[in-house]
Amino acid sequence: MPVSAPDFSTRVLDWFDQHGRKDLPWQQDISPYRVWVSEIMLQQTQVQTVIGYFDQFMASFPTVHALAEAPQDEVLHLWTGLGYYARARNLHSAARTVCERHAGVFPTNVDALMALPGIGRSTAGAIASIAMELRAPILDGNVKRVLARHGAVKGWPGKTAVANKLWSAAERYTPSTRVADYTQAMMDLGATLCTRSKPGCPQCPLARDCAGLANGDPLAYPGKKPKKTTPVRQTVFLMLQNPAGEWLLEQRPAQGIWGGLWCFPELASEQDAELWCLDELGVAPASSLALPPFRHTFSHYHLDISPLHVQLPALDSRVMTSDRRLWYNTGAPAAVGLAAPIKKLLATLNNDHAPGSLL
DNA sequence: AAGGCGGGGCG
DNA sequence: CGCCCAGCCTT
Repeated sequence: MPVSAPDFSTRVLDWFDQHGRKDLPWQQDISPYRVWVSEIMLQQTQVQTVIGYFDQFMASFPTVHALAEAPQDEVLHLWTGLGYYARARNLHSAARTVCERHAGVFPTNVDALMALPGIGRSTAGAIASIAMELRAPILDGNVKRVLARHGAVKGWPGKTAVANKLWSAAERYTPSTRVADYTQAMMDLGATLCTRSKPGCPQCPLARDCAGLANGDPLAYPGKKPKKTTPVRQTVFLMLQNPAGEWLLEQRPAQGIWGGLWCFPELASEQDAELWCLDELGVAPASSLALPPFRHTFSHYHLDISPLHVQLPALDSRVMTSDRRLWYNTGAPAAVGLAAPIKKLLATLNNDHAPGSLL
């Protein structure tokens, strides 16, 4: 039984009027800039976590101009802990493009929005619909789930054929009036009712014609990603501390993991530590202590990290002339981005700072 | 410990 | 196009 598009969106909008969220920070003073920043953050993080980051980000960079003019380190600093740091770099780069090529005004069509780095079809649709009331569909993870269940669309949405079906459903049901509310409603529906594990089908405005529910197993949609085994890699974090108690950090290359973030120097094995110090700093370690290894997991591999805490003697100041190195003082931290395990290690060692004991 | 997430980049 | 990459949080 096909569903008429107006009926679908009417039910969704009625549900939104009664149960949708309307008090989120990015739903106030709506602008393309604010919607854009929130959408990029929400791509990877749940609403509750994003709220704090969003408020801080907006306080630091209230306008796209402020963001465009900020140093990249400051942007990454405010992104620390959110992950997917390429998005922060893309955000920064897109802000500069908007200011330099569009006079600080966001383009008002999906294709031009998609030309900005970090904005794909779904994010472009969200900005266009929520901030500009343009009839543009979105297909984020929440909406995918709602539409896959409602239409009983089989298969993993990572497959082009499956994604195409979902996009065409998204396109079909998107109304031409109240499109901002509709977009927000679909995301809310997926986030609060049509959830991954315990959907509230009895309360759902779409239950009456939900094919996935009718099939008896709404949890079967959307199809799961085929999984593969994740490899394990090893690394040594060289935690070098000078007599003042500061830590030596190096900025990582722009590409690859933790791009642009600041990290402890890495070694292939603990044996190389003394050699590294001699080669790179021209001094021998005063003392060194291996800390308990721990595992950091990425989407596609595990990284087993062995921290090696090394006390250094006083150093020649010429050692720190590189602008990709700094002494990090946990008491007065520099405004730079830190990868999560680095932040965790520094916090741990700071807490266990009882003199004489390191663990 | 495993699964989910939106977009970029490469072959 | 199909595949891989990235980092954190929830389950």
